[in-house]
Amino acid sequence: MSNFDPLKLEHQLCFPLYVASREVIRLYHPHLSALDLTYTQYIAMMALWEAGSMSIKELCERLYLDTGTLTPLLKGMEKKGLITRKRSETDERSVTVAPTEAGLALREQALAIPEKVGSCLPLGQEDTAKLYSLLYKLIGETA
Amino acid sequence: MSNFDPLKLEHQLCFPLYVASREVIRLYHPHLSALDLTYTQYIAMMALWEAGSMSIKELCERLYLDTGTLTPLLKGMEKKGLITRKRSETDERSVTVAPTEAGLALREQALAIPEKVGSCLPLGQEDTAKLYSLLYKLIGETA
DNA sequence: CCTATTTATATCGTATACAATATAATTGAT
DNA sequence: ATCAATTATATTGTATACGATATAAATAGG
Repeated sequence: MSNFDPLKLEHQLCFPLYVASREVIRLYHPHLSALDLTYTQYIAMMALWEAGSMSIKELCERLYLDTGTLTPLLKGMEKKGLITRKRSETDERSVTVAPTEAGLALREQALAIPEKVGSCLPLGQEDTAKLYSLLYKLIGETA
Repeated sequence: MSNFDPLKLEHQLCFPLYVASREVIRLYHPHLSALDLTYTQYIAMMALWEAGSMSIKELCERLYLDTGTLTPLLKGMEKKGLITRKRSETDERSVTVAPTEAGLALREQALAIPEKVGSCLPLGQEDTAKLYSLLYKLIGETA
């Protein structure tokens, strides 16, 4: 292995991870733009559809994003009528976000997306399960 | 499975892929900022260290990025003295980029990075190999 | 030879990411 | 109770991503 090159792109996990992430997200774009959603708005809505409502801090933790990303994103989503933002009455520092009726209605149309995208992926059930497992192992320890 | 929720974040591969990608890249930041490199500059340098020189088009293909991303990045790297940009003499449309002496010298310092980052990852050799394999399977078919 | 098409970059507009800093509200220790 | 730390958001500045469009050079037909 005297000529092994540690700096080859293929020898660092970051590179295929980064590429795969962007390529898979790209598969969502046509379906999401049909709903006038960006990818980040989509994952924010997924978190809110599931939880009903949560503070911005909780949403940051759920999505592994920070307020510098989420604050403007959520303001835009409020302007589009997808969510409401409300200062907590018990703690004025905290802002609670929740889907509006329109935001909830959008879920029905989004329901078909995972299946459509999933069928484009070249991984079988076993590979997919293994990939999830490895990714969560990675996330769990580095986050 | 009547209450299986396809819109749960954990049920779509895009989400852990996206998070893992950002988390792993984040591990590089302290090492890269010590070399005054951003992550994207780093992978561009890796491609150039390996190939010596290539056209912007080839670099786009190698990194899975487009000219909207690379053109300004490469101009910045030229300004920092890491690379040269030169119009091809045989085809005036094409621009060839190549590391400068300083860019080549930086490789020596970068050599230690993969090992430093790799040792922070919670995956053993077998898991890592499996993850590479799955990611390239994904990239190969969707790209 | 000349023009329609293709190709390689460049530019523009929009949307993230995220570190660093600012600010206002809350908590904690004395 | 009071002021210093802590906490939850917001803001600012820098750096990508990438679709869409623009532009100049090269190529393909006729």
